[in-house]
Amino acid sequence: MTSHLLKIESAPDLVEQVYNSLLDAISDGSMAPGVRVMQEDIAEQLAVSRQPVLQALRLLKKDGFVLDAPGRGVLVAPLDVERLVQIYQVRSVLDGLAARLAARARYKIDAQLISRGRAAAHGQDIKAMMSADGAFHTAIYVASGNPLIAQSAQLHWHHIRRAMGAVLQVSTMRESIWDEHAAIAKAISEGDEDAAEILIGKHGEDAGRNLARQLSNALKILNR
Amino acid sequence: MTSHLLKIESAPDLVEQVYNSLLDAISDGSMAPGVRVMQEDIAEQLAVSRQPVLQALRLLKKDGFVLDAPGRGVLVAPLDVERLVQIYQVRSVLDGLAARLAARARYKIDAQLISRGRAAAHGQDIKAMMSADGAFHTAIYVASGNPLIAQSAQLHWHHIRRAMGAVLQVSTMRESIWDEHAAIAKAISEGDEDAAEILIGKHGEDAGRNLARQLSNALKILNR
DNA sequence: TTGATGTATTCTGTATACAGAGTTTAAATC
DNA sequence: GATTTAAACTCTGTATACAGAATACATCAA
Repeated sequence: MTSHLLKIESAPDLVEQVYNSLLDAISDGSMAPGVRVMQEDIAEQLAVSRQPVLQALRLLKKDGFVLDAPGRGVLVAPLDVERLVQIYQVRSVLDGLAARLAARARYKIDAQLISRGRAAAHGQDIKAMMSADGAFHTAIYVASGNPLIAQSAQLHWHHIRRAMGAVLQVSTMRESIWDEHAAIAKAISEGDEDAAEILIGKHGEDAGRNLARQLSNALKILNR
Repeated sequence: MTSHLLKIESAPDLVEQVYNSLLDAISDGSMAPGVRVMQEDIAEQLAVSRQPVLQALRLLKKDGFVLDAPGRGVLVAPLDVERLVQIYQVRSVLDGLAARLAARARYKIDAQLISRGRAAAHGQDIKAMMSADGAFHTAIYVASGNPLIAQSAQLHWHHIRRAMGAVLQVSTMRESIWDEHAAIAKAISEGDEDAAEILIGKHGEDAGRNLARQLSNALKILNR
């Protein structure tokens, strides 16, 4: 009688939906940095009351996606090169930890992840490139067995996505990153913890430096 | 006519107060792991409405201090050795990053921090020991110039405090840690990034291993 | 015209009210 | 007595209502 039914996933409540909706809008730039966010506007657009919006905004504030503007509610956090650098610093060491733990488990990363990534890098679809990149890194987080890493990385990802959107052309998505990815995957599968950590650390630092430089330029042009 | 008035600090709203209040109670063990948390109870005890409580609980959920108990609200997160290990893993690499950045700036850690720490370690006042330890590490976070590190560390600290409270005797607070602290401070002041990172990494891993072992024992006894 | 002061508006944060989902208790049937 | 069914209760999440604070606007004086 016991047929294997999939556990029904707890219905996402309104706060969560509003949170995700706002996070997406902020990440993809459709809610521009610096603009004021008014609860009533959001509530009306999403056809909910102000209550879930208020709560979602508080969560976003904790994540650094919106900022307190005392006396006038909150704003979408302005793009900030310094902050982006800080995010990449943290992301790099967490990636390093994840790679080390994955290497300890001699995790075999699905080769398709890399071949698909190379294919995407050849194309023109930026979203596909970012998605492939994300899939590779996420695989390592999962392999690390430490969910705290993935949780932080998830947030970093959105911050980074926002910066990438602002610079438009994304040289971070150059094809060579998939050679680096392949090298990292190899080190992990061979259980070479030190190599895995060092390789992915450099990989992240390079990407961070590049993006920070591009964002810095983009902001200079905007403020001219 | 302009007498120097201190800028009035933005009034902490009720959500924040409830959050801090609950976080303290959970961290110091007065809200025991596993017990169910009811909004109305909390609201009544703190003499506020359910609204700020609801929001504070959501923030605590995000931090992992309370867990969803579908159908019956939330529980205080049970103590979990595996999770503690994960926290220490993340904490260690973040400490490493902070130490490296501090070393890069050749930051001179106040020598009093260490002498006061040694004094506390000689005494019997556990709170003073933890406070001195916290002050030392916080100094490094601040010196790193990366506020994201301090932010994460702040949360880790509460999780760790909870575990320490559960094991009662805290051998982590052994006097030798201040020798390690002194060595770390020296490496930082000399700008030796590698040494600083490695020393503080080991320092954290040792502490984590110890605490995890003690917690594991404590839980075994409890569940007997 | 410029500056200051008072008023109106707007927006937030908190409290209360309401509706739905789940759990426990009680009753009824086998 | 055990098991199923139904009803009452409990607790959460959302909506509405209310009060306070800050800003913007308008009015008035110099």
